[in-house]
Amino acid sequence: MHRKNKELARIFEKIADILEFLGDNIYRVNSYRRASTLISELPEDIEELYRSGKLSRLPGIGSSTLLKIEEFLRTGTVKKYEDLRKRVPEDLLELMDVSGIGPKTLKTAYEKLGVRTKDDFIRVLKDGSLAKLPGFGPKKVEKILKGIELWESVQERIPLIEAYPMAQDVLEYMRGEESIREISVAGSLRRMKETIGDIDILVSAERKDWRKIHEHFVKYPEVDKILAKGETKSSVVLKNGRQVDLRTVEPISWGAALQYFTGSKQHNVRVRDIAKEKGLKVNEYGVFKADTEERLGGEREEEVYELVGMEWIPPEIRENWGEIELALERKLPKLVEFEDIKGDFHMHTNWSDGINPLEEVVEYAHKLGYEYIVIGDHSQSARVANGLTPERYMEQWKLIEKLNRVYNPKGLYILKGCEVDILPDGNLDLPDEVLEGFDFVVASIHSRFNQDNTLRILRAMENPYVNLIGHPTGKAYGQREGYPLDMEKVMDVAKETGTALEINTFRIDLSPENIRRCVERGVMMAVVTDAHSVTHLPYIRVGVGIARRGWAPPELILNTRDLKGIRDFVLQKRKRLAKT
DNA sequence: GCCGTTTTCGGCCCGACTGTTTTCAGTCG
Repeated sequence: MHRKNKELARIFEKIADILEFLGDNIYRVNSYRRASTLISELPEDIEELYRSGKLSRLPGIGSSTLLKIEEFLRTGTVKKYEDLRKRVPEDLLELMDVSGIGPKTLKTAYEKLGVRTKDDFIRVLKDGSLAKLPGFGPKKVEKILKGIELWESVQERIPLIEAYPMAQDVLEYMRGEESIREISVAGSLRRMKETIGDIDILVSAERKDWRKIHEHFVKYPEVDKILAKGETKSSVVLKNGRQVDLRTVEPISWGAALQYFTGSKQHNVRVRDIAKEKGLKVNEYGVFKADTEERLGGEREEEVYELVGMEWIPPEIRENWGEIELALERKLPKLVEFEDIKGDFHMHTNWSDGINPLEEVVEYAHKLGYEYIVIGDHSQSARVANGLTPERYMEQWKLIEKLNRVYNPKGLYILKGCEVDILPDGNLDLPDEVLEGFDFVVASIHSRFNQDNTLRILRAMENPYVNLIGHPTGKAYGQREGYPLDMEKVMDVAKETGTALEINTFRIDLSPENIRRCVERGVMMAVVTDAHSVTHLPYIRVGVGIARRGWAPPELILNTRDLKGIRDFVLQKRKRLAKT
């Protein structure tokens, strides 16, 4: 994200927290919060947007917010924020993130007990002085203490790639309970957000079976602590410290509940707003006429959207980023689907730093039903990754040719490929004569992560044999920030040269924001796993989810093409760049 | 603080749960 967007979003979020603490109008608080979310999710640099005058047209940015943005861009801060933060101790603002603690609780502790720091607060919880105040009691205090304990243990959000398999395991376990009619993940996981707070799971069943289902849920072997167990909702913490929530609804409410619990919040607020304009009421139980309460539907999610006059919206784009307007006009673009994917361009074997032999990787890819795969082991300069010399690649080609004789009749084509290093000067780690011998070439940067790498990538893309840039921004989610990069230039040159940019499943690079920019420009991309073990290969579903979050249509995802389409893509670039 | 062809004032999504109460406030999603 652009640095200024991030900073400004944080300032607005803090203003909202402080105003809430001070007991200001909750709708004013919410508008700051809305502005904060909006700015943090903007794909463009806020400064550019401001200069182009487009900023004031965004929903939720009014004259007052605009003035503050202007002030921030001019002076680097917002006076209102600087004034406000003097009025609330820093610690108390932080505590507002704890489940069970809200602004009212903190304000009471602040005014009645003189609480200024986190330690003060824990002390009044433990010595019973908070419990004595009207409106408080021992159970509330107990709950807050539990909340603080959990907050300290689960500070960070879960990366999508970690949350996804965890949720699959829980789903599989829950399917063992026969009374369950339907089951699905909901929340940010269903929306395939890059990081997940809690894992939300939704189940439909007859009301009489609900108790049984929750009993089954809390007995999941990975459960460490049970936070709550009820008829409609249970929460547990797993042994890995992650929280899972389960909710049960009646089958007649399945669609409405799924829509409701998938969010996002901003999306749902807009949907209900539109429902209200049409005299309807949408909640987690169904769609109703506002005046007579007559039930109109809600058993299927499609029904909910149909009744408010929209086409069904894929979960990955439910962020109020313009999808609702398009759904009303029934003009949503078709997004790439897992079923469209015909192969994977980036995977490693134990010839370099993967753990499986080439033969096993090929057999596994065949089982997944792929039409083609590119074996993409590291090149020689990646010494820690056991990179291949030209001689070893040629040895590998012989094995690939042998395997092709077995697998081609079964419908799988193994393409000779590599992940060639882009050297510090932008040259490639293998000479053109060797690169020419590959069917498909991925080029990536693995060194000098602190410098601006725009020129290195541009040079690599100008090579006629490079077809895909691996993890273009150098970001590894939750591990490493990307290197400085002029993304606009990279996208432009990718398009000019006929080079694709990688959507790397494990690193989430490109990000959904960058994917959307590529979509707007018509830049070709590819969803890959960068698998170092065959067990990573099925996670390409997560990569497809990321692509969908970036609104990617199948036409712009290279591996939706068949083998001939891939060969054409490679040939076209070679021809085009050879001439000039 | 934002928004608007029925409004420039008066609304702003709404239901569940919990713990505290005896009809409700605070918090959450």
